Amino acid sequence: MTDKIDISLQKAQDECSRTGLRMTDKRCNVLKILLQASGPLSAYEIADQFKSTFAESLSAMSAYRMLDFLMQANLVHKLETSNQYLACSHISCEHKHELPQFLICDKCHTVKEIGLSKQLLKELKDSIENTGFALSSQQLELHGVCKGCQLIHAD
Amino acid sequence: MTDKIDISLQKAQDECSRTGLRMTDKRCNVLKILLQASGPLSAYEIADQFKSTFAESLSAMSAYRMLDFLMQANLVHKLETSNQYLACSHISCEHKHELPQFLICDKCHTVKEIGLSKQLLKELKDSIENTGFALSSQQLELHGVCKGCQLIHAD
DNA sequence: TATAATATGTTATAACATAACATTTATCAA
DNA sequence: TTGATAAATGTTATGTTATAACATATTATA
Repeated sequence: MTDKIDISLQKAQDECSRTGLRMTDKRCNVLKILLQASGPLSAYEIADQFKSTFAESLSAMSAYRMLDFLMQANLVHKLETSNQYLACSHISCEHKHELPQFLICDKCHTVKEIGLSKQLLKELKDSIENTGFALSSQQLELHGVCKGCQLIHAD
Repeated sequence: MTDKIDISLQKAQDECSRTGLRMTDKRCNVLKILLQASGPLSAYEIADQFKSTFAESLSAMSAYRMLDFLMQANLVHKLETSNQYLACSHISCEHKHELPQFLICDKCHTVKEIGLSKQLLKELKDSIENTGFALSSQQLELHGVCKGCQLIHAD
């Protein structure tokens, strides 16, 4: 059965050949780990999972380099507020890539990549650019407590 | 001459006594360093400046603890995307404290604390909370290039 | 003043990230 | 096909950010 992960990996491969980026086996396997992960992972966690999943060594140094590549290729995002990495949730779809927006739960640490309305994003962007500041396509990371955790935790 | 920094320090003192927080000399001096700084500083930089400014030692460990206190007291913010700390720019004024918003220049690393319109912030907040997610009062950190650097740099 | 709580000092170490150089692998012109 | 070049990966060392654990000093208050 060809599942969503395989489709994403295939799309990633295709996109790289199209744009002349070299998607090696190791890079692909790093992406695979992130696609399979239930949440964002640190570079060191990725290196560890690589070793156990593929029975092949990967230094943290290499993990960082591969993550840099995958981020350049827009296949992976880094959460700057938690020093973790995750696969872009739009690899397999046709969406144009917008400024990504993440909701990060500070209780269970799950992350949801959301899509705010174009209208709202435009207003936000305009307000900022009116001050003369040129936004680079960085992301919005918003912290709080997800629905599930609100029900469970009182603290 | 009683300058803005002294006024801010006094306000900080007053606010702490009012709310029962203990503003010690060292904590006050850490705040002073941030008020005098031209930009955000890392915890280690703060410890170093403390030593040279006050001719008194301060370990990084202590700097972190004092920063934690100052953040709890809402006198200092941490830039989560760059691991740096800065004094709240609203200590000396009467503004109610809203979700802080920072524009961070990736060229010259200056940071501007801005105030987006209440209207826009409300829309943003509502959009997010409609998904069931409870925003904690975290901040918005937006990266890009400031006006000055746009003129200077081509790259 | 005794005692309890809070703050600070000190040392060690964990976690995140990059520099520098060696080796291997892939690309491509001759 | 091979030799030259560039790109990727390996390896070691080190820099940077942050916290844990326990000792000592200071402050608040019963």
